[in-house]
Amino acid sequence: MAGEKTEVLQGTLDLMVLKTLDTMGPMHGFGIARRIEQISENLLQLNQGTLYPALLRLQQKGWIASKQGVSENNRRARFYSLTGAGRRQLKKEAENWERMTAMMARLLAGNEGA
Amino acid sequence: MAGEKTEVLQGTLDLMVLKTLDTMGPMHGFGIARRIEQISENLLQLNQGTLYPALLRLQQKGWIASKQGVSENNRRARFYSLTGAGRRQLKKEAENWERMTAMMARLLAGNEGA
DNA sequence: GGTTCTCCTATAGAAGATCAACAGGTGCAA
DNA sequence: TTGCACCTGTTGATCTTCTATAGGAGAACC
Repeated sequence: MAGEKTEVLQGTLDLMVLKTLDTMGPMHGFGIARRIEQISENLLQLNQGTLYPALLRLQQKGWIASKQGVSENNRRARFYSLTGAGRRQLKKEAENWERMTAMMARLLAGNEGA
Repeated sequence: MAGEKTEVLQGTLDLMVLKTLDTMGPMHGFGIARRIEQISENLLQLNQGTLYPALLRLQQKGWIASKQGVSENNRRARFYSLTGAGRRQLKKEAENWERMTAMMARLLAGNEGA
C-alpha cells in the first residue's frame, strides 16, 4: 500500500553488486541484498531469485570469486569478492551508466536542438 | 570497431519515447528513432525490432495514439502522439527515473554509512 | 531436548523487453 | 527501370528479473 514497488532496472543489478563489493569488501549474498536495499532507502526490493542467479552469472564471467566462510552470525555463508577483471568491468559499467544518465538528462531537459 | 555499442537499458525505452513525443509533438516511428539516436549522440542504436513492438505496447496501454498521415518526404507514415494518460505516465516514469539515478549516485559515491 | 525464529543459499518456471534478421511497400532521382 | 532512402512491420532467440518454493543450520527460549 505504501507507495509504488520499484523493480530493479534491468542491467543495473550487475553494477550495483560490483560496486557494493568494491566499497564494502567481501560480502555474502544476503548482506549484499541488505546493503542495496538500505542504500535505496527500501524503495528497491531485491528478491533472492534475482540475486543468486546474478551472483552465479558474475562468477561465470570471472568478475567475482566466492569462498566458503562463516558469517557475523556464525552461519555458513559464501563470501563474494571482486576480481581484477571485476574491477575493470565495474569501471566500464560505471562509465556506461554515466553516459546513459547524461543522455537521459539531455532528453528529459527537452531541448529541441539536435 | 569504433568503441562500444550501447544497448537500450531495459525499461528506459518507454520513457524515451514518451518524452520525445512530449517534446516534439506527433512523430512517426522512424523519426522517433532518429531523434533518440541524435540525442544520444549515436551511442544508442535503436533497432526497428525494438521500436515497433514498443510503440504497439504503448498504444495498447493507452499512452499514445496513432493516425495515418504523410511524412515530410511524402511517404505514408503512422504518426504517434501522447494521450492524457500518456502524459501522466510520462510524469510518473520521469519521477521514477530521478529516484533511480539518485539512488545510483549514492551507491556509486561509495559512502559506507547506511 | 524440542520448537521456533532468523539467517543464508539455492532452483524452477513464467513473464517481459530487447536484439538480430528478415520482409515488403513507396516516392524520387538518375 | 533501376536503385536508393524512407518507413513499417514480424518472428524467434536471448537475457534479465520476478514469483514461488525448498531446505539446512545456528540461536534462543521453553
